[in-house]
Amino acid sequence: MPELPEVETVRRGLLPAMQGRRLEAVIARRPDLRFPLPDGFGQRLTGRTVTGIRRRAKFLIFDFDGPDALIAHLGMSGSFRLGAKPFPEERHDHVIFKTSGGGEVHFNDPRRFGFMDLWEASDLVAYPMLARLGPEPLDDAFTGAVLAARLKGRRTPVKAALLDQGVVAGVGNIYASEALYRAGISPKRSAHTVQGARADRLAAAVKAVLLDAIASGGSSLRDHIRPDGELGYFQHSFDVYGRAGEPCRHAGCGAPIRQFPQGGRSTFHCSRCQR
DNA sequence: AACAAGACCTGCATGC
DNA sequence: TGCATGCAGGTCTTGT
Repeated sequence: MPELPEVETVRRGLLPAMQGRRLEAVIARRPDLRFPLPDGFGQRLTGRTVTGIRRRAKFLIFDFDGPDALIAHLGMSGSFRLGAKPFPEERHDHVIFKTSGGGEVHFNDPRRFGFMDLWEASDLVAYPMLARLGPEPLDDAFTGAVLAARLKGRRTPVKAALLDQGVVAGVGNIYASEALYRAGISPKRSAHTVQGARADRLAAAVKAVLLDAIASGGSSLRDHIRPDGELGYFQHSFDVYGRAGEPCRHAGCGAPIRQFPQGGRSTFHCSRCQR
């Protein structure tokens, strides 16, 4: 899926099309995504005006002039597309939002690992999937010391720990590999050994790679497209992800990037530059 | 509590 | 051409 930078890109793309607009209709074309949609999903949103769209980790939170917030997750293959009526429905367009002013927003998700839910806006901290999340990596409060404390006592490889949303929220499979490369840390290193200066480097690398990716509109591999239909282009800036066999970009290295499975996911790294 | 593996889905590239 | 296999930006549940 979209990781944090892609979700942030989606948020920014949706904002101008939805904020301040009234939802004239919300149509669920099937009763479930990953989970069943909540009872009265369409009715509870219809007639509400979107007051804002927030992001927490990889979750989007839509606020309205009413008690419910809409929590949305893109899973692996979810995307939003904007259009003006008539806006043809495509295969896997599961939820359609019709907004005041004649616009439409379609949520498309072939694999249906994404979901939408409604929750009392004033009590979002109690929403289970949000309650479990660790620190937001782009917050100033996310420092090397905070990361080190969260990795303490963990015997799992640091790559796996970065994917744990309770350690740091929003990093996924691509940016975990990219951040470890930038920090010069082996993905195989036991998480609890990432302390002190190493943790400082990793926290800084996580922030930097996420910010660089956001600045590029995220990465478009298979499924991520921005709401306006444009593609992100950070995939052209990957140092390791998807570059198995290609040379390490570090001046004077040039060793082939290696790929190997970790916890069922592909990890990419330079075994010479990352220790 | 931490960790590994399995589960949920569809689409696409690959190889026979 | 058809079919089987493996893989894909995620996260929950289960079992050790």
